[in-house]
Amino acid sequence: MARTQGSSSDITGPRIRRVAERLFAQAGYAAVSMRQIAAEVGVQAGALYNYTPDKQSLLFSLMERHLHEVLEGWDTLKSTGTPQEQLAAFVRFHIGFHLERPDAVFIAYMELRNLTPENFARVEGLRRRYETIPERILQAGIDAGEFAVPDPRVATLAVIAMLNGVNTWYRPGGRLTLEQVEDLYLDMVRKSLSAG
Amino acid sequence: MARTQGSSSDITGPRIRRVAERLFAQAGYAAVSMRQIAAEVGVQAGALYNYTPDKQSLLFSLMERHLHEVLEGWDTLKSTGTPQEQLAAFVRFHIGFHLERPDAVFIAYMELRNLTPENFARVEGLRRRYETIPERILQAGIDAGEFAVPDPRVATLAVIAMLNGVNTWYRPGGRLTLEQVEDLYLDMVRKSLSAG
DNA sequence: GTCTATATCATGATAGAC
DNA sequence: GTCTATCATGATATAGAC
Repeated sequence: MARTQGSSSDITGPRIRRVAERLFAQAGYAAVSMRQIAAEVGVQAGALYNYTPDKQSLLFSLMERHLHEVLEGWDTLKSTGTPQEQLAAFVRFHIGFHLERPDAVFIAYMELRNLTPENFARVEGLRRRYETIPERILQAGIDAGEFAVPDPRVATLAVIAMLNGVNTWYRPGGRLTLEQVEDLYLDMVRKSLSAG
Repeated sequence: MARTQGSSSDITGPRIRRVAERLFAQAGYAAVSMRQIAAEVGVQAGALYNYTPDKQSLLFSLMERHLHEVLEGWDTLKSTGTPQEQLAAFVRFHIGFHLERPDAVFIAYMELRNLTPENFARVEGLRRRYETIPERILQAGIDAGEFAVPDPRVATLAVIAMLNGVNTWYRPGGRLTLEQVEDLYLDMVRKSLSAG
């Protein structure tokens, strides 16, 4: 029962991930030391290396898991219906999902520079897979005559950029509820894709 | 005439700024050492301190100058006309100006975390001053009945986020010219603000 | 699985010669 | 204004005891 040293625990691994995610988002990967992470977890620096081979792998695994969760999150929705309905579902999903994970989102596109080339390529691949979701919805809407954009690829990137912007300013408990924010952005996205 | 040591120069200061801007954008402020900057400039690390009191001041001055240049760039345009015309001028200005300075733009919102609280407050103030430009245009358009958005503040942030997204993908010499990109984004911005 | 201790190296910044 | 040399500190990662 009694531990001979420290406060060992079965959940040290997840705790390391949570602490690292928060610290990387707050100060940046390069500015956070393994000692800092260890201190906030409540272990010594050396103990971290039972859970990750090195700092780089820790960063990569955080980003990879986040992107997998986003892709799985959309898959679970299995949205169907008209392009307009799917667009609404995507906008609400994207905003809601990203606002729930501000740190992971922040890291996923702020720390791309700090990945090794191989890790960068894998993360980039996952990101592109996610972008195909709105791109296909847009194309379906164009084919159905519901949307009118001269360049679907650019329109997709513009929509994603607009939606990502929410994370820079929205804070729970502020002037607007999540649903109101979703409504506002869906309104703008719909109009931006309309025949005008 | 002859220098006794190294290759001293009247333009070492500007060179330091250019090198630092490029390196900070590529690898991040925390990941770039003063020795790296010095090496690329062609001087020893100690020499940098003739031009900046410390690394933090170097970062801050890069961001501050960039934001001043953006504000002056718009002031110089002295755009007038209907809200629709001013909106078009702003969209084109913002995209063009930001695509000309990708490194400075990247730093200006990626390295906010690495500013001291006082420096952060000053940079944040300049950024907010810039945001008032599109916000006033939007409000004028609403008052004139040309635009219809339920929340002007959110709409402003959404438009800026969309425009900022251009910097993540546009590369000169690609599929689209700068003017075509401006046209595409202006089309989407206009429609997103319309009565729909 | 965590600890202590340490190897090895890089960092920001400064001092003083020239 | 730049150099060389250095201080003091902190970094990642590893080794071996328990």
